[in-house]
Amino acid sequence: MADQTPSGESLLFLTDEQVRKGIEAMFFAYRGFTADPDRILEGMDYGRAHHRAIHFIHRSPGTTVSNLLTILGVTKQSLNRVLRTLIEDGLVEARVGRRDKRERHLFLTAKGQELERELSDAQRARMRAAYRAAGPQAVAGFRQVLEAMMDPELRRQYQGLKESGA
Amino acid sequence: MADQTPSGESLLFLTDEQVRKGIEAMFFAYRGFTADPDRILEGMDYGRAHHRAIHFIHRSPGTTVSNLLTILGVTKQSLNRVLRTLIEDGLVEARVGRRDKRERHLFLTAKGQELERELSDAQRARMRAAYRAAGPQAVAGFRQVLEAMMDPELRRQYQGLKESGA
DNA sequence: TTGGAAAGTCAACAAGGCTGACGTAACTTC
DNA sequence: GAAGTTACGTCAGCCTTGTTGACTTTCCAA
Repeated sequence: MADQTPSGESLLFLTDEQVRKGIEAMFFAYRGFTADPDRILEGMDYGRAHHRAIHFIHRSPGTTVSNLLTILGVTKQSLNRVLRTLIEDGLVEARVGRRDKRERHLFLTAKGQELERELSDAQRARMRAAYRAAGPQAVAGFRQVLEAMMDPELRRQYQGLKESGA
Repeated sequence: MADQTPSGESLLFLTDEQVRKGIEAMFFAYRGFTADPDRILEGMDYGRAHHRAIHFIHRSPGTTVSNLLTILGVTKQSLNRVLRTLIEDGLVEARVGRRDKRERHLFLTAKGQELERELSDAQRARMRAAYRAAGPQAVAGFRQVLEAMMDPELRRQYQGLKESGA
């Protein structure tokens, strides 16, 4: 007996096999997604964690350490290790807060912006190529599914970034 | 002066901001993607690496160690550490090859299939919810963009899995 | 003035990557 | 049949990036 649903074959995309393929697509695509920055960073003393910090400081200049902590979802000890090397190496500047002097506001230096450029140029080139290959409709769908996959709190943070960025 | 391209606003999805948002969407979505299995595995002595091995052994039963090595993109030392514990704990069985006795063919035991179920049920539930929320067209676009993001060799491997799975 | 939040630091540890070197069994080739 | 290659396993050591716990300093606010 075929499983006849009201909406017919429009639910075929929900079969276990289809969903499994989606899972595998995420796995392989994420490897590609990180490959270019990883290549650039290897050899430098930096890794993916440094890239993430640089990305979000670039995205929200003046953000505080605890903001960054929330966005990245790591412990402050872990972030601090990364941040310390970036500050020592002169890629990031931490300015003491004017209103609340406990806070450190983070900015990329010229040198930091240079590395950010290099990293995001590589990553954007790949994304851009994928977008171009797939077309606008596919891109809209891509974003919709990704948003739906996020945890609610992360989605809120993501959308917060969207607003400030638009 | 507005940048007027022949195809007009259909290229808006290629702006730097749009591409950056896609990058951030990948970052946050991947966190959600791995969150459920991670939660299940914490406490057990296993991690994400074990999950990946289990997934692909389930997907291609009888696969060899070197096949798995290629798919996962790690060193044999790294994979071996994971595989050893899975075999010791009776989740995976390694059968000596019949034609080539140097090869080990990997299978999930009943116990291994049980854990695979548990892990993939959780992950599939999230994917399924995301798919349902976004709709069939969005899912098609999602898959198209992800495929386009992969490295060519990885895309070939992914598509190989697709065929054997369909 | 006292409590608590924000930030930083030290120490110890674990997962999971990596390289290099070596061993063994089995297959392949000369 | 000897020599070389392949598949796999393993030992040892290293790195990055995450974790917890304990503690200090600084500062705001009740």
